[in-house]
Amino acid sequence: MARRPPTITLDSFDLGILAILQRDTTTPQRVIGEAVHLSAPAVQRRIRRMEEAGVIQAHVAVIDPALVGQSITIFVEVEVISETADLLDAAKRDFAAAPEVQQCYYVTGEADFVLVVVVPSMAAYESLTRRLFFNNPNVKRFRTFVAMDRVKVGLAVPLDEASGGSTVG
Amino acid sequence: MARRPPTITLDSFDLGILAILQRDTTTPQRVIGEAVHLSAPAVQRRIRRMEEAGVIQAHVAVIDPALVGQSITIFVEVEVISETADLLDAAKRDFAAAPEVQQCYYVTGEADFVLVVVVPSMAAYESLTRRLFFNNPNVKRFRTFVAMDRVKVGLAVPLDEASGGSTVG
DNA sequence: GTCTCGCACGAAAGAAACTTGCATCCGGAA
DNA sequence: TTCCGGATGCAAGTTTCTTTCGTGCGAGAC
Repeated sequence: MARRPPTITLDSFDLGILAILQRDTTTPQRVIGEAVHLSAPAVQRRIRRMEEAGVIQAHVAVIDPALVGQSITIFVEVEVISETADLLDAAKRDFAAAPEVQQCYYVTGEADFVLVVVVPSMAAYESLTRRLFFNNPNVKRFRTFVAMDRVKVGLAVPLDEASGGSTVG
Repeated sequence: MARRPPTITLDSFDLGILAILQRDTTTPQRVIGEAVHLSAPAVQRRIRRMEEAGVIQAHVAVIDPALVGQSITIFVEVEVISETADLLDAAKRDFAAAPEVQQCYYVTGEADFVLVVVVPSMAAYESLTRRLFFNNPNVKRFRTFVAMDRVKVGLAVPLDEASGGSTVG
């Protein structure tokens, strides 16, 4: 299941392709080819190679949460009591398993975890906090930040020239 | 540019389609149709309708930041001095304009903004803080959380039955 | 210097998917 | 009951994706 991705080198062609794909996957390979000065089959081969290397992790549709009834986005900083490997792994699994938890990062600093949570109502969030935090004896405290404005949302990675030419994987 | 999306109603077919698409856009409409018990053209028409309604905002490729040289993910809580509408808008524009800022939310609570930043190095982050925070007289203070583990990353929205049957848009 | 090998390319053919047109069916209103 | 709007499935048409094949370029061996 977790096969090691092969090591590959990304050139400026690959970066150009990635820049387009991380904005819009529906762009035809022919159009991408014109943009980066390559033929469609060449584009297709490079995309496949980057998929196999794990550079492209997935092709997904971005859904507006508000339009499917999930209108509240919340940030949560979680502080744990013990940072034992076992307990951390358990916490990671719990957080990651919750569908309401859109993103979860283990961080340094004044908090141990940062979560991005999407819920339909504050009642649902209250329920989630009970399930994930109050029921977890290893959670010391957590702080809630309710999003009033999703100023910028995405997973786009900055693709500057520094990324090119280097071997990764 | 900002046309109002038409109001539509999502049923369980639409939710089933969305659930698949927000995991993998490459799934053929024929396969989606089999999964939700609909023909391929019906699936295609529903997808188009949801795109036009703004429910589906984009089709994007997810890129592994580490494999394109952007190996550091950082959370930043930003506190501003004045919450004047003008100053807030200015801050939003500045933050959103930076390619390193992957996500930016305006929030309630002890902070005013929460950012997700992706950079190739701590030096780059230091440079970014100077540009975005120290140079901005309205930024009171900011706190940094460096991600050690991206436990869960994505934009997937929980699609429970509660979302169905309701008119949105 | 020359040869050979490996790798990536472009062009073209073939396969698959997407898109559209059309007749039908279902449910609500007159 | 009748009519009408909306959504469906099938089938044809179009575009895109995928594969195959021959060519060209550069690195390394001789």
